[in-house]
Amino acid sequence: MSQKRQRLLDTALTLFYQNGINSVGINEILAVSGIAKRTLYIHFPSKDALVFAALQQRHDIFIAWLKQKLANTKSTNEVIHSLFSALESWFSNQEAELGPFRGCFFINTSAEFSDINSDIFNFCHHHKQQVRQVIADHLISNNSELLEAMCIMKEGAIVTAHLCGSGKEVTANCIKILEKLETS
Amino acid sequence: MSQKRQRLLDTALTLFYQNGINSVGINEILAVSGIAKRTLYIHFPSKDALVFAALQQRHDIFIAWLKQKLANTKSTNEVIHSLFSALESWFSNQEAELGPFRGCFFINTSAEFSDINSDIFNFCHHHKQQVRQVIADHLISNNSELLEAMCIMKEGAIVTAHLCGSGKEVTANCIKILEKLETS
DNA sequence: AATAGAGTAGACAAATCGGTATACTTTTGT
DNA sequence: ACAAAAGTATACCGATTTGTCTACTCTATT
Repeated sequence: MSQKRQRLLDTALTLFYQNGINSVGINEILAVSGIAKRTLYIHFPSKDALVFAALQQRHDIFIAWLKQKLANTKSTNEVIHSLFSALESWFSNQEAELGPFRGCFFINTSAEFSDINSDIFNFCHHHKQQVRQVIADHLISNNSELLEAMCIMKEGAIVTAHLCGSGKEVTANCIKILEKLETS
Repeated sequence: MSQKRQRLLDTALTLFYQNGINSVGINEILAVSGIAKRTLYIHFPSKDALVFAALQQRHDIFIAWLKQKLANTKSTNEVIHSLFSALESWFSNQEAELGPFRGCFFINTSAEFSDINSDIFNFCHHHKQQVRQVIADHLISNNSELLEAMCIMKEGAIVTAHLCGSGKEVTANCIKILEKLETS
Protein backbone atom coordinates (compact mmCIF):
# COMPACT_ATOMS: atom_id res chain seq x y z
CA MET A 1 0.00 0.00 0.00
CA SER A 2 2.21 2.74 1.30
CA GLN A 3 5.66 3.06 -0.18
CA LYS A 4 6.95 4.58 3.05
CA ARG A 5 5.79 1.58 4.97
CA GLN A 6 7.62 -0.68 2.58
CA ARG A 7 10.84 1.32 2.77
CA LEU A 8 10.62 1.23 6.55
CA LEU A 9 10.20 -2.52 6.44
CA ASP A 10 13.07 -3.06 4.02
CA THR A 11 15.42 -0.92 6.08
CA ALA A 12 14.38 -2.58 9.33
CA LEU A 13 14.87 -6.07 7.91
CA THR A 14 18.31 -5.25 6.55
CA LEU A 15 19.51 -3.69 9.79
CA PHE A 16 17.93 -6.31 12.03
CA TYR A 17 19.42 -9.18 10.07
CA GLN A 18 22.83 -7.58 9.81
CA ASN A 19 23.24 -6.44 13.39
CA GLY A 20 20.70 -8.26 15.52
CA ILE A 21 17.38 -6.87 16.66
CA ASN A 22 18.33 -5.59 20.09
CA SER A 23 21.34 -3.80 18.68
CA VAL A 24 19.25 -1.75 16.27
CA GLY A 25 17.19 1.13 17.65
CA ILE A 26 14.15 2.75 16.13
CA ASN A 27 16.10 5.94 15.58
CA GLU A 28 18.72 4.17 13.49
CA ILE A 29 16.04 2.72 11.24
CA LEU A 30 14.54 6.18 10.85
CA ALA A 31 17.90 7.77 10.09
CA VAL A 32 18.84 5.18 7.47
CA SER A 33 15.45 5.12 5.80
CA GLY A 34 15.08 8.90 6.02
CA ILE A 35 11.53 8.64 7.31
CA ALA A 36 9.98 10.54 10.18
CA LYS A 37 9.27 8.88 13.50
CA ARG A 38 5.60 9.82 13.40
CA THR A 39 5.21 7.97 10.11
CA LEU A 40 6.66 4.81 11.57
CA TYR A 41 4.23 4.81 14.46
CA ILE A 42 1.31 5.36 12.09
CA HIS A 43 2.16 2.13 10.30
CA PHE A 44 3.48 0.07 13.22
CA PRO A 45 2.14 0.37 16.76
CA SER A 46 5.42 -0.66 18.37
CA LYS A 47 8.93 -1.87 17.68
CA ASP A 48 7.79 -5.44 18.29
CA ALA A 49 5.17 -5.03 15.56
CA LEU A 50 7.90 -3.84 13.22
CA VAL A 51 10.06 -6.80 14.18
CA PHE A 52 7.19 -9.17 13.50
CA ALA A 53 6.52 -7.60 10.12
CA ALA A 54 10.21 -7.86 9.27
CA LEU A 55 10.15 -11.55 10.17
CA GLN A 56 7.18 -12.09 7.88
CA GLN A 57 8.91 -10.22 5.09
CA ARG A 58 12.04 -12.31 5.48
CA HIS A 59 9.93 -15.46 5.60
CA ASP A 60 8.22 -14.61 2.31
CA ILE A 61 11.52 -13.78 0.62
CA PHE A 62 13.24 -16.93 1.89
CA ILE A 63 10.42 -19.29 0.97
CA ALA A 64 10.15 -17.81 -2.52
CA TRP A 65 13.92 -18.12 -2.95
CA LEU A 66 13.90 -21.71 -1.77
CA LYS A 67 10.99 -22.75 -3.98
CA GLN A 68 12.74 -21.28 -6.97
CA LYS A 69 15.94 -23.13 -6.13
CA LEU A 70 14.12 -26.43 -5.82
CA ALA A 71 11.97 -25.97 -8.89
CA ASN A 72 12.40 -28.53 -11.66
CA THR A 73 14.11 -31.09 -9.48
CA LYS A 74 13.17 -34.49 -10.79
CA SER A 75 14.81 -36.84 -8.34
CA THR A 76 15.80 -37.07 -4.70
CA ASN A 77 19.42 -36.65 -5.67
CA GLU A 78 18.63 -33.45 -7.53
CA VAL A 79 16.84 -32.06 -4.49
CA ILE A 80 19.90 -32.72 -2.35
CA HIS A 81 22.19 -31.04 -4.84
CA SER A 82 19.92 -28.08 -5.50
CA LEU A 83 19.32 -27.42 -1.83
CA PHE A 84 22.92 -27.52 -0.67
CA SER A 85 24.28 -25.75 -3.73
CA ALA A 86 21.81 -22.99 -3.01
CA LEU A 87 22.93 -22.86 0.61
CA GLU A 88 26.57 -22.70 -0.40
CA SER A 89 25.75 -19.87 -2.76
CA TRP A 90 23.98 -18.07 0.09
CA PHE A 91 26.90 -18.62 2.48
CA SER A 92 29.31 -17.06 0.01
CA ASN A 93 27.14 -14.00 -0.53
CA GLN A 94 26.07 -14.81 -4.04
CA GLU A 95 22.36 -14.56 -3.37
CA ALA A 96 21.45 -10.89 -3.61
CA GLU A 97 17.85 -11.41 -2.48
CA LEU A 98 19.00 -12.80 0.87
CA GLY A 99 21.59 -10.13 1.59
CA PRO A 100 25.06 -10.60 3.06
CA PHE A 101 25.06 -13.90 4.93
CA ARG A 102 24.90 -13.66 8.68
CA GLY A 103 23.33 -16.97 9.66
CA CYS A 104 19.63 -17.68 9.75
CA PHE A 105 17.54 -14.66 10.72
CA PHE A 106 15.08 -16.88 12.57
CA ILE A 107 17.69 -18.75 14.57
CA ASN A 108 19.31 -15.43 15.43
CA THR A 109 16.03 -13.84 16.41
CA SER A 110 14.95 -16.74 18.58
CA ALA A 111 18.25 -16.35 20.40
CA GLU A 112 17.31 -12.81 21.35
CA PHE A 113 13.68 -13.43 22.27
CA SER A 114 13.74 -15.92 25.07
CA ASP A 115 10.03 -16.10 25.76
CA ILE A 116 9.00 -19.34 24.07
CA ASN A 117 5.34 -18.32 24.07
CA SER A 118 5.86 -14.95 22.40
CA ASP A 119 4.52 -14.35 18.91
CA ILE A 120 8.01 -13.69 17.68
CA PHE A 121 9.52 -16.95 18.92
CA ASN A 122 6.48 -18.80 17.65
CA PHE A 123 6.86 -17.35 14.19
CA CYS A 124 10.48 -18.56 14.06
CA HIS A 125 9.22 -22.04 14.79
CA HIS A 126 6.52 -21.69 12.18
CA HIS A 127 9.09 -20.60 9.58
CA LYS A 128 11.16 -23.73 10.11
CA GLN A 129 8.09 -25.91 9.70
CA GLN A 130 7.22 -24.18 6.44
CA VAL A 131 10.73 -24.64 5.09
CA ARG A 132 10.53 -28.29 5.94
CA GLN A 133 7.25 -28.55 4.08
CA VAL A 134 8.69 -26.95 0.96
CA ILE A 135 11.50 -29.50 0.93
CA ALA A 136 9.07 -32.33 1.58
CA ASP A 137 6.92 -31.24 -1.36
CA HIS A 138 9.86 -31.70 -3.69
CA LEU A 139 10.77 -35.17 -2.53
CA ILE A 140 9.07 -37.73 -4.70
CA SER A 141 9.66 -40.71 -2.48
CA ASN A 142 8.08 -40.56 0.94
CA ASN A 143 11.42 -41.00 2.66
CA SER A 144 10.84 -39.29 6.00
CA GLU A 145 14.22 -40.28 7.37
CA LEU A 146 16.00 -38.58 4.48
CA LEU A 147 13.80 -35.51 4.90
CA GLU A 148 14.69 -35.33 8.55
CA ALA A 149 18.37 -35.75 7.75
CA MET A 150 18.23 -32.97 5.19
CA CYS A 151 16.57 -30.58 7.63
CA ILE A 152 18.96 -31.32 10.47
CA MET A 153 21.99 -31.00 8.21
CA LYS A 154 20.62 -27.80 6.72
CA GLU A 155 20.46 -26.19 10.18
CA GLY A 156 23.87 -27.57 11.02
CA ALA A 157 25.35 -26.22 7.80
CA ILE A 158 23.91 -22.74 8.37
CA VAL A 159 25.23 -22.54 11.91
CA THR A 160 28.61 -23.97 11.00
CA ALA A 161 29.04 -21.67 8.02
CA HIS A 162 28.17 -18.69 10.18
CA LEU A 163 30.35 -19.53 13.16
CA CYS A 164 33.25 -21.21 11.40
CA GLY A 165 33.10 -19.45 8.06
CA SER A 166 33.86 -22.56 6.04
CA GLY A 167 30.88 -22.59 3.74
CA LYS A 168 32.17 -24.60 0.84
CA GLU A 169 33.51 -27.61 2.69
CA VAL A 170 30.43 -27.88 4.84
CA THR A 171 27.90 -28.07 2.04
CA ALA A 172 30.10 -30.45 0.05
CA ASN A 173 30.22 -32.74 3.06
CA CYS A 174 26.48 -32.55 3.53
CA ILE A 175 25.90 -33.61 -0.05
CA LYS A 176 28.34 -36.49 0.27
CA ILE A 177 26.70 -37.71 3.46
CA LEU A 178 23.15 -37.42 2.18
CA GLU A 179 24.00 -39.25 -1.02
CA LYS A 180 25.30 -42.17 1.00
CA LEU A 181 22.07 -42.18 2.98
CA GLU A 182 19.97 -42.03 -0.14
CA THR A 183 21.50 -45.07 -1.79
CA SER A 184 21.71 -47.23 1.32
CA MET B 1 39.90 -16.27 43.99
CA SER B 2 37.20 -13.96 45.18
CA GLN B 3 33.89 -15.57 46.05
CA LYS B 4 32.03 -12.41 45.10
CA ARG B 5 33.59 -12.49 41.68
CA GLN B 6 32.48 -16.09 41.29
CA ARG B 7 28.94 -15.37 42.39
CA LEU B 8 28.79 -12.47 39.95
CA LEU B 9 29.99 -14.73 37.19
CA ASP B 10 27.53 -17.51 38.01
CA THR B 11 24.61 -15.10 38.12
CA ALA B 12 25.67 -13.40 34.91
CA LEU B 13 26.05 -16.69 33.07
CA THR B 14 22.66 -17.95 34.21
CA LEU B 15 20.87 -14.75 33.23
CA PHE B 16 22.74 -14.30 29.96
CA TYR B 17 22.07 -17.85 28.86
CA GLN B 18 18.45 -17.79 29.90
CA ASN B 19 17.46 -14.40 28.48
CA GLY B 20 20.12 -13.36 26.00
CA ILE B 21 22.95 -10.96 26.68
CA ASN B 22 21.44 -7.75 25.38
CA SER B 23 18.26 -8.36 27.34
CA VAL B 24 20.09 -8.55 30.66
CA GLY B 25 21.36 -5.32 32.20
CA ILE B 26 24.14 -4.87 34.71
CA ASN B 27 21.62 -3.78 37.32
CA GLU B 28 19.65 -6.99 37.00
CA ILE B 29 22.77 -9.05 37.60
CA LEU B 30 23.54 -6.95 40.67
CA ALA B 31 20.02 -7.25 42.02
CA VAL B 32 19.89 -11.03 41.60
CA SER B 33 23.37 -11.66 42.96
CA GLY B 34 22.94 -9.12 45.74
CA ILE B 35 26.33 -7.58 45.09
CA ALA B 36 27.20 -3.90 44.89
CA LYS B 37 27.90 -2.21 41.61
CA ARG B 38 31.29 -0.99 42.72
CA THR B 39 32.37 -4.56 43.42
CA LEU B 40 31.44 -5.62 39.92
CA TYR B 41 33.56 -2.91 38.34
CA ILE B 42 36.52 -3.82 40.54
CA HIS B 43 36.50 -7.34 39.11
CA PHE B 44 35.36 -6.58 35.58
CA PRO B 45 36.26 -3.39 33.73
CA SER B 46 33.13 -3.43 31.58
CA LYS B 47 30.03 -5.40 30.72
CA ASP B 48 31.81 -6.86 27.72
CA ALA B 49 34.53 -8.19 30.00
CA LEU B 50 31.86 -9.83 32.13
CA VAL B 51 30.28 -11.31 29.04
CA PHE B 52 33.62 -12.67 27.93
CA ALA B 53 34.29 -14.20 31.34
CA ALA B 54 30.82 -15.77 31.31
CA LEU B 55 31.56 -17.30 27.91
CA GLN B 56 34.80 -18.76 29.24
CA GLN B 57 33.00 -20.14 32.26
CA ARG B 58 30.36 -21.75 30.08
CA HIS B 59 33.05 -23.13 27.82
CA ASP B 60 34.87 -24.79 30.72
CA ILE B 61 31.64 -26.27 32.08
CA PHE B 62 30.53 -27.55 28.70
CA ILE B 63 33.86 -29.08 27.73
CA ALA B 64 34.14 -30.84 31.12
CA TRP B 65 30.58 -32.12 30.76
CA LEU B 66 31.24 -33.37 27.24
CA LYS B 67 34.51 -35.11 28.14
CA GLN B 68 32.80 -36.90 30.97
CA LYS B 69 29.99 -38.03 28.72
CA LEU B 70 32.43 -39.39 26.15
CA ALA B 71 34.74 -41.03 28.66
CA ASN B 72 35.13 -44.79 28.39
CA THR B 73 33.79 -45.00 24.88
CA LYS B 74 35.55 -47.87 23.17
CA SER B 75 34.23 -47.72 19.64
CA THR B 76 32.96 -45.27 17.08
CA ASN B 77 29.47 -46.53 17.64
CA GLU B 78 29.73 -45.88 21.35
CA VAL B 79 30.86 -42.31 20.70
CA ILE B 80 27.83 -41.71 18.53
CA HIS B 81 25.49 -43.10 21.15
CA SER B 82 27.13 -41.35 24.09
CA LEU B 83 27.20 -37.99 22.34
CA PHE B 84 23.61 -37.92 21.16
CA SER B 85 22.21 -39.50 24.30
CA ALA B 86 23.95 -36.76 26.24
CA LEU B 87 22.48 -34.12 23.94
CA GLU B 88 19.01 -35.58 24.34
CA SER B 89 19.44 -35.50 28.08
CA TRP B 90 20.49 -31.86 27.86
CA PHE B 91 17.54 -30.97 25.62
CA SER B 92 15.11 -32.45 28.13
CA ASN B 93 16.61 -30.56 31.06
CA GLN B 94 18.19 -33.52 32.75
CA GLU B 95 21.67 -32.07 32.90
CA ALA B 96 21.81 -29.84 35.95
CA GLU B 97 25.30 -28.53 35.21
CA LEU B 98 24.15 -27.04 31.92
CA GLY B 99 20.99 -25.41 33.26
CA PRO B 100 17.56 -25.30 31.61
CA PHE B 101 18.07 -25.84 27.90
CA ARG B 102 17.82 -22.76 25.74
CA GLY B 103 19.92 -23.67 22.73
CA CYS B 104 23.67 -23.27 22.50
CA PHE B 105 24.99 -20.28 24.43
CA PHE B 106 27.66 -19.69 21.80
CA ILE B 107 25.32 -19.82 18.84
CA ASN B 108 22.95 -17.49 20.68
CA THR B 109 25.72 -15.08 21.61
CA SER B 110 27.16 -14.94 18.12
CA ALA B 111 23.68 -14.01 16.93
CA GLU B 112 23.77 -10.93 19.15
CA PHE B 113 27.33 -9.84 18.45
CA SER B 114 27.48 -9.19 14.76
CA ASP B 115 31.07 -8.00 14.57
CA ILE B 116 32.92 -11.05 13.26
CA ASN B 117 36.26 -9.67 14.41
CA SER B 118 35.24 -9.03 18.00
CA ASP B 119 36.76 -11.06 20.80
CA ILE B 120 33.35 -12.36 21.74
CA PHE B 121 32.44 -13.67 18.31
CA ASN B 122 35.90 -15.13 17.99
CA PHE B 123 35.58 -17.00 21.24
CA CYS B 124 32.33 -18.59 20.05
CA HIS B 125 34.20 -19.85 17.01
CA HIS B 126 37.02 -21.11 19.21
CA HIS B 127 34.56 -22.98 21.43
CA LYS B 128 33.15 -24.88 18.48
CA GLN B 129 36.63 -25.87 17.36
CA GLN B 130 37.45 -27.15 20.84
CA VAL B 131 34.27 -29.20 20.99
CA ARG B 132 35.14 -30.71 17.65
CA GLN B 133 38.59 -31.60 18.97
CA VAL B 134 37.15 -33.34 22.02
CA ILE B 135 34.96 -35.49 19.80
CA ALA B 136 37.86 -36.19 17.45
CA ASP B 137 40.03 -37.33 20.36
CA HIS B 138 37.49 -40.03 21.17
CA LEU B 139 37.22 -41.40 17.67
CA ILE B 140 39.65 -44.26 17.23
CA SER B 141 39.44 -44.46 13.49
CA ASN B 142 40.61 -41.41 11.61
CA ASN B 143 37.29 -41.04 9.84
CA SER B 144 37.15 -37.32 9.13
CA GLU B 145 33.94 -37.58 7.15
CA LEU B 146 32.16 -39.15 10.10
CA LEU B 147 33.60 -36.53 12.43
CA GLU B 148 32.34 -33.77 10.16
CA ALA B 149 28.94 -35.44 9.97
CA MET B 150 28.73 -35.70 13.75
CA CYS B 151 29.60 -32.03 14.22
CA ILE B 152 27.14 -30.80 11.62
CA MET B 153 24.36 -32.97 12.98
CA LYS B 154 25.16 -31.92 16.54
CA GLU B 155 24.62 -28.25 15.60
CA GLY B 156 21.51 -29.16 13.65
CA ALA B 157 20.12 -31.12 16.57
CA ILE B 158 20.72 -28.29 19.05
CA VAL B 159 19.05 -25.71 16.83
CA THR B 160 16.14 -27.99 15.96
CA ALA B 161 15.54 -28.99 19.57
CA HIS B 162 15.53 -25.34 20.60
CA LEU B 163 13.31 -24.01 17.84
CA CYS B 164 11.01 -26.98 17.35
CA GLY B 165 11.11 -28.47 20.82
CA SER B 166 11.23 -32.05 19.59
CA GLY B 167 14.38 -33.23 21.34
CA LYS B 168 13.84 -36.95 21.49
CA GLU B 169 12.98 -37.61 17.87
CA VAL B 170 15.84 -35.45 16.64
CA THR B 171 18.60 -37.22 18.52
CA ALA B 172 17.17 -40.64 17.71
CA ASN B 173 17.24 -39.74 14.05
CA CYS B 174 20.80 -38.46 14.28
CA ILE B 175 21.93 -41.74 15.78
CA LYS B 176 20.13 -43.73 13.10
CA ILE B 177 21.67 -41.68 10.32
CA LEU B 178 25.19 -41.75 11.71
CA GLU B 179 25.06 -45.49 12.23
CA LYS B 180 24.21 -45.95 8.59
CA LEU B 181 27.16 -43.78 7.66
CA GLU B 182 29.48 -45.63 9.96
CA THR B 183 28.79 -49.05 8.51
CA SER B 184 28.73 -48.00 4.88
C1' DA C 1 -9.92 25.98 -4.97
C1' DA C 2 -10.76 23.64 -0.77
C1' DT C 3 -10.17 19.93 2.14
C1' DA C 4 -8.49 15.55 4.03
C1' DG C 5 -4.83 12.33 4.63
C1' DA C 6 -0.13 11.32 4.68
C1' DG C 7 4.20 12.80 5.84
C1' DT C 8 7.91 15.81 8.18
C1' DA C 9 10.82 17.79 11.79
C1' DG C 10 11.96 17.80 16.11
C1' DA C 11 11.02 18.69 20.94
C1' DC C 12 9.85 16.06 24.70
C1' DA C 13 8.87 12.36 28.25
C1' DA C 14 9.97 8.59 31.19
C1' DA C 15 12.68 4.83 31.74
C1' DT C 16 16.85 2.40 31.44
C1' DC C 17 21.48 1.76 29.94
C1' DG C 18 26.62 1.27 31.31
C1' DG C 19 29.67 3.33 34.17
C1' DT C 20 31.71 6.72 37.95
C1' DA C 21 32.14 8.94 42.45
C1' DT C 22 31.67 9.35 47.42
C1' DA C 23 31.68 8.00 51.99
C1' DC C 24 31.48 4.32 54.77
C1' DT C 25 32.11 -0.67 56.75
C1' DT C 26 33.88 -5.25 56.72
C1' DT C 27 37.25 -8.62 55.94
C1' DT C 28 41.80 -10.34 55.62
C1' DG C 29 46.94 -10.97 55.78
C1' DT C 30 51.00 -10.34 58.30
C1' DA D 1 46.74 -5.23 66.33
C1' DC D 2 46.92 -2.64 62.48
C1' DA D 3 46.90 -1.39 57.71
C1' DA D 4 45.56 -2.57 53.17
C1' DA D 5 42.25 -4.45 50.39
C1' DA D 6 37.62 -5.68 49.40
C1' DG D 7 32.92 -4.73 49.69
C1' DT D 8 28.48 -1.85 50.46
C1' DA D 9 24.95 1.53 49.55
C1' DT D 10 23.53 5.01 46.95
C1' DA D 11 23.60 9.14 44.40
C1' DC D 12 24.77 10.59 40.14
C1' DC D 13 26.30 11.12 35.10
C1' DG D 14 25.54 11.37 30.20
C1' DA D 15 23.83 8.75 26.66
C1' DT D 16 20.30 6.12 24.69
C1' DT D 17 15.92 3.67 24.63
C1' DT D 18 10.87 3.48 22.92
C1' DG D 19 7.19 6.16 22.30
C1' DT D 20 4.10 10.72 22.33
C1' DC D 21 2.94 15.27 20.93
C1' DT D 22 2.65 19.60 18.42
C1' DA D 23 2.78 22.36 14.56
C1' DC D 24 3.69 22.51 9.98
C1' DT D 25 3.90 20.98 4.76
C1' DC D 26 2.94 18.46 0.86
C1' DT D 27 -0.12 16.13 -2.28
C1' DA D 28 -4.14 14.15 -4.26
C1' DT D 29 -9.03 13.97 -5.03
C1' DT D 30 -13.54 15.90 -5.51
